[in-house]
Amino acid sequence: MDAFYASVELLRYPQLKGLPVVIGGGRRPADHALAAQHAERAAHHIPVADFPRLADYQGRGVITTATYAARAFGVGSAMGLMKAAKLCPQAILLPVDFARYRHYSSRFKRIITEIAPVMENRGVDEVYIDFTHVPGGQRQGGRVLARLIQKAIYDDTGLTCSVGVAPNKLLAKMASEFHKPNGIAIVHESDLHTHIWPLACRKINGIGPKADEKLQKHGIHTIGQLAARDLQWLMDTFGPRTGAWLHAAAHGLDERPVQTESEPVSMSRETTFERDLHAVRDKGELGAIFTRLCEQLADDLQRKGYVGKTVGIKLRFSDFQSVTRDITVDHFTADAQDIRRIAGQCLKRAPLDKKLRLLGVRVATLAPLADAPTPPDRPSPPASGQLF
DNA sequence: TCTGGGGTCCTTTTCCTT
DNA sequence: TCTGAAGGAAAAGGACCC
Repeated sequence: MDAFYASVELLRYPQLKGLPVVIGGGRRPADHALAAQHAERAAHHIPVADFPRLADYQGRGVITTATYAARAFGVGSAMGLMKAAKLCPQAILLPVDFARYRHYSSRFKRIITEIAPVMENRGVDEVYIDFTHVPGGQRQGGRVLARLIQKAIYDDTGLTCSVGVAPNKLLAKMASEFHKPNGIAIVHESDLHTHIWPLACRKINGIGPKADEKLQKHGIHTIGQLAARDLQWLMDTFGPRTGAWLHAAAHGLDERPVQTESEPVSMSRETTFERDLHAVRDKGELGAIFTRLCEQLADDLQRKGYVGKTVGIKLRFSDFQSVTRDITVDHFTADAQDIRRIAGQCLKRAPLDKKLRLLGVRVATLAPLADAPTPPDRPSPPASGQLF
């Protein structure tokens, strides 16, 4: 298989080039206020330099992305906004705008599928493509096709895009990082020693901070060092599955096909509160949030045409510890009251002595509504003994 | 002053059945 | 009825990704 990984630079605003800008925040009132301020200034053509600063932000949010000028101060994706404000208080803060990203995301993907139909979604701004059967896909090792796709995306959306071309998904993803932004990189099997092995293990998609730490402890820092380890040793140290995967990945091996469609496994809604809430003292507020999450989730399921039979909750406490509880019931549901009732049962089994910072509701074991057996006629028993 | 939200997948633990 | 082994499903936790 010839794989192609494209990642669009979805969050770049050309007029912000050179300025320290971060995009972030959540969906709480402070963030809606920020979004309103932003819209107001944009409507009056107020220069970007006069937009709200990171130092002015009060709230619980993280950075979604940052310009290179902002990264120079040490801020980056997933960092708390309060912490980032210490490092770069003068950075301009823009609110996240998911509706806009989704719009550009679908345009980006539509353009790609018109050229190369075998495409796998990897989130809002990334895709894999199998271009084995795309006419002209092999010209100059894929570079001609990569340029064609970049140009088509830029002409339609004004967005730039980085591309990696390689024999499989694993290597294509790594290659796409080589010449960001707006770059093209082609990696052949024979480039493994020279281009891949010198890289840090963290560059392998799937090795995160924890796995990296463990590797480092064993003196393994680069992919080349990982490749030099014995398969049996890796399996003994990391477990049979992970060990075998690490070994294969370090040797540039990856058999996963490009998957053009997939069914969702679960859907969820969660929210972090503006301030930590107490299960007893803030019972009313929590109960209202709980009900609203269930309603939103039921709405998501119904809109997308799914039902599920596992309902779960997630709690995150003020110390950031989290727990989950779930129950699998004997019928499929997408009903808000039903979800609320089952989630309420889950809640009874959770510890509630610490203050909460987040509450989430999840429905799993999904089936498309059309395939699901019709639920038996069961009136929901009245909610009794609910905690909140 | 910390640390969003929406997912997938894997491992370990627990529980139930045979 | 007790005890233990084995296997599967469900539950819980956690790593990871965008």
